[in-house]
Amino acid sequence: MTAGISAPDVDDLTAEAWRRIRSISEDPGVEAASHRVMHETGLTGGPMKALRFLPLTGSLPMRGLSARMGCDHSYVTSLVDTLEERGLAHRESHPTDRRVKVIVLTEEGRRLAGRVQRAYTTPPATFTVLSDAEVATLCDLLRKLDPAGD
Amino acid sequence: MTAGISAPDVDDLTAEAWRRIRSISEDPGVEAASHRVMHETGLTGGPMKALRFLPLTGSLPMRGLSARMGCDHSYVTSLVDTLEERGLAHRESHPTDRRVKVIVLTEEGRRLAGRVQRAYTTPPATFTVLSDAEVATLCDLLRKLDPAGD
DNA sequence: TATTGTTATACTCTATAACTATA
DNA sequence: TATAGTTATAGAGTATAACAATA
Repeated sequence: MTAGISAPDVDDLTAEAWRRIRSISEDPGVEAASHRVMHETGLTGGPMKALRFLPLTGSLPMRGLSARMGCDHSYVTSLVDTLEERGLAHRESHPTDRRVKVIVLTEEGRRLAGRVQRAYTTPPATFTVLSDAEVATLCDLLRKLDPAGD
Repeated sequence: MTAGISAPDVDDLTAEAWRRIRSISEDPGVEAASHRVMHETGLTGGPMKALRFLPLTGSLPMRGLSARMGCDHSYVTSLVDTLEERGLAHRESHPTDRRVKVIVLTEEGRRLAGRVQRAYTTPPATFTVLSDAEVATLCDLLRKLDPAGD
């Protein structure tokens, strides 16, 4: 019976779940927060991206930043040049290996980087529609999908 | 009791769910499939992106493509130039409005665009770890998070 | 000899503005 | 006058290759 309308196939549901995961992950709020910082500071996308990957405390070698960003080290040179010109970071020489230069955020750089990094890690407001139990269930299912963690 | 270890806070779980959604959505398989096509054809990212948004059957005005891609129409001109040079698409004039040109994929363009579009819509293999019921639950929770659909 | 960072250079992505043809 | 597409141009992201200093 009810031959005309069939129950949703699991393949369809999987495709829908996948589409929604991609859709939700493109949170306009992240965009908006980044844009706000770019507008306030006049920074362009490259240096902004660097701010996302720089540690708020301590330091990181140039090489470490290119690894985190997944880009060439020559690009990091120009990125850190810009950050230094804006007074957001500076280079220091490595204490034991003099080939290495490490990047350290300034006070202002740390404030900005904090804002940018928070924009990327703060869940969108839409999550409040879920009950605590639903959040737990969702998290559990996502863990199964991505067992390696992160 | 058990004062030392506390149960995971719902905020922590929300943050974790958000992080995992972003992580899962960056499926390396999509990258890989796109890269394969780029390597085979020598196409760069711009024309590849156009292939993602072009209809496999029928046609689309230049203006429609810039709207779908969210880019300026002047950029579409150069993108479709490239597609035409490679024999993947051609322009036709609109039957009633002679200002408009529509884009039509060639046979080869359709094959390529199909591969690219499938790469973007096919769920990663990891989804097979979930039971049918789990997929349904996941989909249901994601619908709540993103009620507008897509 | 291998590695870190820099420089010079070039390619790709993409927008803005001015322009042409058509509505 | 408003709209579709094109052209010229420029800026921003990013890589490659050659190079200097250090290990």
